Amino acid sequence: MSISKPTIKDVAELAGCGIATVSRVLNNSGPSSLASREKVLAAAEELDFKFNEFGRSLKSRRSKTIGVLVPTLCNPVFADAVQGVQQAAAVHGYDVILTSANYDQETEKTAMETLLAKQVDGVILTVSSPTNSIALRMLKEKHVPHCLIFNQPKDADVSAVGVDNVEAARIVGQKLFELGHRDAAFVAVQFAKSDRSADRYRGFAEIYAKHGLREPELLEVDYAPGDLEIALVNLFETSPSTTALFASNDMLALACIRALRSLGKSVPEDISVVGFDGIAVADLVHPKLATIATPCHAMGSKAAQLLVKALQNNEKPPTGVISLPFEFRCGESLTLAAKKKVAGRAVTRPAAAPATQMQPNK
Amino acid sequence: MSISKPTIKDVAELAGCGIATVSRVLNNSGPSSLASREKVLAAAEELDFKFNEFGRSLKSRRSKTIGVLVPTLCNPVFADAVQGVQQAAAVHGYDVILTSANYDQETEKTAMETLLAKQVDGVILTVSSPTNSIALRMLKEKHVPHCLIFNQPKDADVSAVGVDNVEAARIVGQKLFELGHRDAAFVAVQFAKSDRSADRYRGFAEIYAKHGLREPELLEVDYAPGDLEIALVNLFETSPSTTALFASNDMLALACIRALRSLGKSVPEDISVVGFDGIAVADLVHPKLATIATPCHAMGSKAAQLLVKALQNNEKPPTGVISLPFEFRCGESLTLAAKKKVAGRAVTRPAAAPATQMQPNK
DNA sequence: CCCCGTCGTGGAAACGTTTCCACTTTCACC
DNA sequence: GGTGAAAGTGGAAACGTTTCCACGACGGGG
Repeated sequence: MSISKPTIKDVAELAGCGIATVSRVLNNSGPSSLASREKVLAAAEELDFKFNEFGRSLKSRRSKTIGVLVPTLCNPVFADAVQGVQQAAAVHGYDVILTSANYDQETEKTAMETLLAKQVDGVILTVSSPTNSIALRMLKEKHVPHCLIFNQPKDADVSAVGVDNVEAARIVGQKLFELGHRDAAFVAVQFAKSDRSADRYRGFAEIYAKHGLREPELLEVDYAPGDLEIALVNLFETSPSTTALFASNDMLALACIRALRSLGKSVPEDISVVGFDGIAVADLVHPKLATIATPCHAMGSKAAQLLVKALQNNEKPPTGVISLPFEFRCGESLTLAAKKKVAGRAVTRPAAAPATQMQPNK
Repeated sequence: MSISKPTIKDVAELAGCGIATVSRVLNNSGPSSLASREKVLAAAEELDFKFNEFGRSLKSRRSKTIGVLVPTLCNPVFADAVQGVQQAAAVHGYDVILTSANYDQETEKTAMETLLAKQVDGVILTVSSPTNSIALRMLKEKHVPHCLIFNQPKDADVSAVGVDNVEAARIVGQKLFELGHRDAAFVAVQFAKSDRSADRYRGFAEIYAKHGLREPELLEVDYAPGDLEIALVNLFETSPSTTALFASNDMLALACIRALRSLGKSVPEDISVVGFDGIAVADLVHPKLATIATPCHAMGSKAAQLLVKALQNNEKPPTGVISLPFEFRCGESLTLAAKKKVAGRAVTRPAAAPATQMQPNK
């Protein structure tokens, strides 16, 4: 319990050799005799020697740390992904510095400045809009290796891991179509601030267009309490034939179900609701939420693996978007479109496909 | 866009002065004339100079980084707290290195080793069991300032921020008692691995003992699918008069509601269910979950503030447990105990107290 | 007019590491 | 028994910063 920690010098002294030898032995980074090897290891053990990472990083110019920037940890989707990054990084001896930007461009910028000041070796991030993100531009300018998650950037010169939001939304659209939903609406929060929402709406609308149907209504709502109810009332006034809602994420989908109930409509008897993300709680509620289950955790760990491998080879992660498999999970909140409103009861209820398991991360 | 970043030396050269002067000016850490002050600032601006944190930390022996260790980010409770830590830390110029231990003692240890190797200035953590946590002991031995969150350690020589789990559970117990629930059970996952669960059971049982009632049944369940159903079936066989369940956290409470439904019992008509934590989704589901709303975010930021202040004064955070206010949120999942089972329908339904708002973090 | 604070300044040492380089030592081989 | 290569070694420089200290200039009071 010395007042200050032992340094490589102390080890050298105790082992009776030079510090260079100690460094070589402890790092396996050069020739060393069996004799000195043993002495050094014994000395290090006895002193409980640990490298000082500052000295190390200062000399080697790498921090063994990767920065993470996400909009928020309150959305379980990002929390899962961060956990994935952290675990995958730990396996390779990398640490994670965490920042969050709360969907705010300015905060994104200052957070990135912090990360860069800490000399992170690379960054994994989700931004509001890849095309005009300041944070992303900073990374490019400073030539810091990075990998996007969740975002699916349009320009192909950046590395990214995500799911194909457009395709996923197409599948939702197709399912709804097959179940007879001819009039559907898309509900989103902060539509303007999320490229994912936009992609999802696009894929969804595409299917409806393909079948010659009217473009789904777009409901952009606020977090303000009551806002959702008002939007839904408006919707049912302008489009009373609406039989399905597609929400841009699961939390919002749950909020929709609650709002519908307060308007005297029940799910799925009167209206079907589909979410997006596949958060854990979606399977616990009643009715079970129909949703697109995305591999958030795997997204994080995959991105971390890509980044770490690139760092070890002293290069950039491979450019281009990697799309991970997702899965349509048919919950109880989705059913056949009610043909006609018969006394507020559902007409038929198809045998719901059993909720399939997510495939394990690999 | 030079190949390597400008150093303090480059700034000194451009400004025509020594590096000591540059350091003094940029850190406001010593006398300097107006003239040199201006020249240095101009030079730093022109070169877009940023301090190298490694050199800085190596010399000053502080990293301006705090380590965080939590069981998992998948539980929104911890995600919120981590977010709180991160935001509060950022305000004071501190960064956060994140690790998670997955409720595993061994992982806890290695995670702590990583944090210590990175020379974090302090640590904020939640451990499985404060009394025999290796990680916690390491912190004490190495004299690294730290602050627990969520945990409520029995020994008073450690700093901690949390809620009074025992008292909160007493309140739940009292509410249940007042609503006529004479036979209740406590449901927990990994009871042995969480001191919080134990505290909650203790407070709950205490109230029942006080009223001369039988000690609530303790159901310890697994995450394995189906396990909860089996446990509940057993419960209703041994204690058919059970009218209420108190779950050790909200996710589990939701799982209970679902399991009960699959057993043909409805909530709250047949059985009342109360959770713990107050996660956001608890308010969205039907029935709204009765729960203890805890200020997770505030817990994180409060701990961060304590720790940062202590670090700045070069001392340890104040020992003792700080208990933050919590709140009983009376959701729809809790109602009067059914007097007798009359045709599977509830007897009465009291006007549910409106779900009160959480007071904002302060 | 000299002395002595005060102020601003820059050289240099230190923080703990990696790594280059030059120096032994060893040993196989002719 | 010389020669050469190969293997092991430690001194020392460098990484970028903070900070101690010594030095010169400058001014006010005796």
